[in-house]
Amino acid sequence: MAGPGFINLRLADALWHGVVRAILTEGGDYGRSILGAGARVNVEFVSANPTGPMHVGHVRGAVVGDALARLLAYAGWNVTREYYINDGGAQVDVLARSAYERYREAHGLSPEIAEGLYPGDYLVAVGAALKVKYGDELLDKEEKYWLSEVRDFATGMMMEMIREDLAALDVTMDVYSSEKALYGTGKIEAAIQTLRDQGLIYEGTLPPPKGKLSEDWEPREQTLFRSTAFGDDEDRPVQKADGSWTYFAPDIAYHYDKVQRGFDQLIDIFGADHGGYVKRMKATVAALSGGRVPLDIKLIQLVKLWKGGEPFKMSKRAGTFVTLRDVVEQAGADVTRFIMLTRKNDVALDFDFDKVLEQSKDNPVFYVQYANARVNSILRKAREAGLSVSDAELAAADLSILSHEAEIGMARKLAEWPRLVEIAARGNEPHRVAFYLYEVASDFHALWNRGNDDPSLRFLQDDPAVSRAKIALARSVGVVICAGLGILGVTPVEEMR
RNA sequence: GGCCUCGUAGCUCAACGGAUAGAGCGUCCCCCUCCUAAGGGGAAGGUUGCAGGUUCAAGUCCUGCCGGGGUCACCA
Repeated sequence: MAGPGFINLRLADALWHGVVRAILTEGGDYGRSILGAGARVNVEFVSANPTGPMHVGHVRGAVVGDALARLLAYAGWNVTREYYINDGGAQVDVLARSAYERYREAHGLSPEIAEGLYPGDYLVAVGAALKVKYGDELLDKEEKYWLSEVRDFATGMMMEMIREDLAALDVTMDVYSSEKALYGTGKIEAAIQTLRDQGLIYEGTLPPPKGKLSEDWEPREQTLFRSTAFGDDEDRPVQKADGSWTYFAPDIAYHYDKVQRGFDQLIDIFGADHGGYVKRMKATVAALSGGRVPLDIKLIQLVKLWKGGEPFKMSKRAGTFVTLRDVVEQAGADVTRFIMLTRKNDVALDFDFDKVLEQSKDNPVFYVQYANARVNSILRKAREAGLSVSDAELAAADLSILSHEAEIGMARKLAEWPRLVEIAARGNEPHRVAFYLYEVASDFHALWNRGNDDPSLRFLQDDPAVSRAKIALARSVGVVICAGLGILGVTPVEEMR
């Protein structure tokens, strides 16, 4: 006994040999779980406004959401990745007006980019495309004649661009849901009615904000959702004083839609600046699903960019606005994805353009990739020496040769993989996979170097039977690293060059 | 001011309510006729912001403070 409640046992080495054999036999399926039992989960992420290219702030959410989706799929869930297009609000009208100016510009007129319009030159192409489609038909017309068409056209092009941005990060959505499509179909009314039937909708006036004096605040009677019944701090308006919907109303309808589509579980990935919406969204889903569907909301903290040892300041005006494309072009999708997962989602993350490209142990991406490259190096050398090392042959090797504590320790580490997958999936925490891979790589590098002092620990030996056993261990490290990188959406490299 | 979130080694961060809280960087010492040293070993470094509480057991859960960040009807 080693203290209350603990019994120390030493497990036979054969157990750990069995782990190595299982990895070689199951390959990339080792660690796959049925924890999710096929439950349908919807992961909504990115959902950037369709008014411009994705910027660096969206990258982390995109990576975390996609890696979480991959993780849950690996752990037995039936996953749907979804993007909610905010194409129903005032910001897409602004987009339309901005694009219209570029359309005029395409006709040789000087654009009037008024204060509040989007100045980005990515809209020049939209203007040109509008000219191709409409010729001079829309020129010198009042806004009411073109606003709707230009809006649809421009948001379409923006979404096209966003899809390409996501593709550059190797992120693919299963479903794109449109906010605009909720209007005029009665879906918002139906969702609100469902709440009304439960007595959760009423006409009332909210108390003024406490503490902080706000100049233009005045009491207004609005239609409110009694979200306080589900733990929110205040009831929330769904209709403005003039009777139109607030932004919150389509959000309610959208989540109702997800519930009605039969998902067993919902996950929303928001920027940390949307932390204030967590309680009301949870209240919404609780009310609309009768408590059946859990909603987990992950808040993604800021990414701080660094370059040349100092913070990289972004400014739209100075043209130092960093887009997703900028990041991917400079760092590569694999490096970007890995680094974005080296922190818990709710902690700020530093992204140093110089450091992430460094090929040294200071760079976790490199460190993990290098471990896998070393595994492949061993396999390559073995084949060159005429040793056949297919997984089947390695699995059939006499693994009892692996008896050194360093080798057993390595196998023990690999044995943690299936459990780690389940812990990470249960908590919706894909970052755990990145940390685990780092640990596996660390153990492997250490084992590799033990061969410097103790030649019996090298993977390639004179006796083919001994070699196969040791290579089996190395190969199983490679299998787990590749499986893990697959969950992170990072391509394993065979060689570091 | 309310709410959310974070606070762990000098720095950046891990740790499903379980044992002696772990890595990396930095500092100091050491290891290549050897599968990629692009790596590794060792030393030093802690009252887990503070104070209570729950528990057989708390960095983790609860309450209150302190500090950083975010957010606060009628914009999305």
